Amino acid sequence: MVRYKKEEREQFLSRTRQLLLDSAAEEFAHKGYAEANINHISKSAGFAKGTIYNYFASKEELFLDLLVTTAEQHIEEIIAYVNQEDDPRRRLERFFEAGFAFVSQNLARTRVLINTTYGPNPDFKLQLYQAYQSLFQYVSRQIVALGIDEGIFREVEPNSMGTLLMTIYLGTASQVSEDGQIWLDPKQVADFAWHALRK
Amino acid sequence: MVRYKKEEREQFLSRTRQLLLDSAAEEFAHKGYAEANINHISKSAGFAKGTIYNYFASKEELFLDLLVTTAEQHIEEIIAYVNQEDDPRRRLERFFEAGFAFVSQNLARTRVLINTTYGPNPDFKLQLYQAYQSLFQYVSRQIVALGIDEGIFREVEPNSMGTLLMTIYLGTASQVSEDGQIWLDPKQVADFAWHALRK
Amino acid sequence: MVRYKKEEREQFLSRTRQLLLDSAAEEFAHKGYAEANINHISKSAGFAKGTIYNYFASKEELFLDLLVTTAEQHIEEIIAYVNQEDDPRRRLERFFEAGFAFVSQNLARTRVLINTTYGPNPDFKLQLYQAYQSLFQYVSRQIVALGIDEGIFREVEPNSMGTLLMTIYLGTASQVSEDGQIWLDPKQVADFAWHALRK
Amino acid sequence: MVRYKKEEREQFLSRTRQLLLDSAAEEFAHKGYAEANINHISKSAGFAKGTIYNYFASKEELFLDLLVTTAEQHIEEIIAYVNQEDDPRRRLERFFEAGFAFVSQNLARTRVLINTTYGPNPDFKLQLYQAYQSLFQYVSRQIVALGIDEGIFREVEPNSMGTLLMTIYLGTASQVSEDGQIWLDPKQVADFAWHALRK
DNA sequence: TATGAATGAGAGTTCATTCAT
DNA sequence: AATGAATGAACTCTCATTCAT
Repeated sequence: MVRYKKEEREQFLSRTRQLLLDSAAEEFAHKGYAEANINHISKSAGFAKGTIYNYFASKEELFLDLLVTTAEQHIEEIIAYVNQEDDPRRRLERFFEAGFAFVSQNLARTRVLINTTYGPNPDFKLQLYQAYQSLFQYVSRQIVALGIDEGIFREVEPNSMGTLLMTIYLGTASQVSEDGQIWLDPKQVADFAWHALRK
Repeated sequence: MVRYKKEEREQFLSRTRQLLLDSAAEEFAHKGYAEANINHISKSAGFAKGTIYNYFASKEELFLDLLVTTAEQHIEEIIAYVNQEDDPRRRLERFFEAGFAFVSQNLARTRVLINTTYGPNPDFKLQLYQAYQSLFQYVSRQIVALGIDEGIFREVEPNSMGTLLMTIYLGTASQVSEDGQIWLDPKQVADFAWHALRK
Repeated sequence: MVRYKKEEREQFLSRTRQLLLDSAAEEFAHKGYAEANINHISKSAGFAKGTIYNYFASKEELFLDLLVTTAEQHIEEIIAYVNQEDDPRRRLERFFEAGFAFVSQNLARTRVLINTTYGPNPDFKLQLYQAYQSLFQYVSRQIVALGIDEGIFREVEPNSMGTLLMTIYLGTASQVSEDGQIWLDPKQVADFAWHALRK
Repeated sequence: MVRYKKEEREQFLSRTRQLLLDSAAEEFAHKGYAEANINHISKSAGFAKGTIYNYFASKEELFLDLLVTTAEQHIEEIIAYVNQEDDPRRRLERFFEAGFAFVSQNLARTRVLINTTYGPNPDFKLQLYQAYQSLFQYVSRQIVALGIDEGIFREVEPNSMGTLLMTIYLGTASQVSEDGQIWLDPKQVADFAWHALRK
């Protein structure tokens, strides 16, 4: 999968900023936004409390930065991997494979994504909603609608099905143990989705 | 659906306690546990800030009380409604119908349930997990396994499918507008699930 | 010793008031004035929270009532017992005997007296100081000055010695175990005082 | 007496911490532990209310710190001064001299010590009891037992007499006016003790 | 007289943020 | 760029007191 992207990014971001974001991901994942402690994030990253404010204007900006950059990587990696296949059924499988792989490799960050998606803060939810529009449209068009066009999937409404697939992905991906093991298998979930969509 | 239960309960609970719980549901739903303001809950319910502590020992106890009683009603109403049918396919429909109806009628409370299910606090999650064991088992056995036994559903693993159905329910039920309208239709979702499970 | 006094008093005080004072003595003894809980006192006495305000205007009045009535009994019992002897040396012994006996029989109440004597509140201390003037003068005149007059004690300053004897009494009386046992023996302490004063 | 110790210590303690402890001593002395106001302590020391928590974890820790460091200095100064003499009678004098001097020079701090010694909180009392073990043993052995060994004092039980001397010290030392004047003279008290112990 | 629900001032404590060094 | 002392708003919780019943 697309590993090199991350290293590339780190060259542009200062190392300190990167360390702070990593620390922030852990803290936000375990405490949630409201109970996360900014000082603790800075300390965990190996800096004094004040340092974090040289990189982020506020707790909220730090959080949003984490949210958006994670979403970008997330989408990028999934789409890149799914795009390598043309067959809609294989694309369905790859969607869950790439998605689950991203979760396993970015535990803290994805916990933050999921907490926020289902959390109470409407501003944060809006940010995420906008960030994920491109993935949502990709799934609706390049997987569901494509399958219908090719006569493999039933004549369903692509947007509703896209929503459902995203929902299933997020719901199953959130059932993850501390060590990164996801309860369900991507094959299993993809198979479920395949039966739901097949003609 | 089982409406009378609620009124019955109110006769045993003091009116003040009930008002406080209603107020708490709104506050927790919109702010989340951490940012909910206990004094504000009491004031919204029409009492002074100290009053809430005559009924609940702490913010946490108030929250857990809300969580557990909501879960109990939730499960009770769904199972009662599903049980009126014997056919697995109809049960599947009724599961989503009853579930979505409960959400529409208990907007704040269900937002709290969902926030908590996908939230960062492991203690709260454990409480919910335990509370929902009975519904999970009902779905796995009295819907999925029943359908397999009757030769209507594919030979799937009932527990995994139970998990998936619960996931789909929670995920779709969380996509609700301020006025209680759920994005997707229960029929649509039930239909999706039916295709996924049918032989 | 003077036991009947207590019963007499109880006939004038309502039983409820007496129970509340007993409860208050325990609470104040173990928690101190500031951390004593008025509701808890009322409940311990077997009444609801509000009841205590039918008998005492405020926490402070309750406390002062307890303080003053205890001091009165305390002084009364000591003087009555010491007065039965004429010899200054025997009076010295009886002073400590009666004092220690009162402490053993009124553990909670004397703890309150001592806490308050050495405590930070100047108003309370003044109340006690005034209440104990008569005992202080009794000790200075009817024990110390008497001993000097009779040529048994050294030519000391009676007031200073009165202060010292009271100090020794309070200090030793405060060293008491939970079950009412005082560390030192009244004989021992009296003997010490006797040697300090003898010609 | 050993004055330089204090200045030395201040070099290791931050100035802020020292100011906070001084402020705390005043507040605890005048209000007692329970009614002392943490915010007020910080303000009195010239800081915002939150500042105190940069130096002490809680009100209790602040109090215990004050208690223990005061006890240490107290013991240190008394023993250092008494040790300069070998004669038991002179040691007795010096004990009260050094003790009264410490009280006069550390009014607030000693009020806290005495309040706590005779106060209701068993945890605080235990802390003090342990802190003063060394002084108690010093008095029992290096003053009382020494005097007996040298044939100057009566054949008394050293521990009981140690207790009595400490009691007298604390009791008389607590009778101090606002401006630091102690009611009794150390000579007077030492003379009293001397007569009580002499052969 | 007894009750206990309701009150609201006030306390200890947390922590995002600022800023002089 | 990094530090960490200082800040003060905001929060949860306690409890003496009131009062309608």
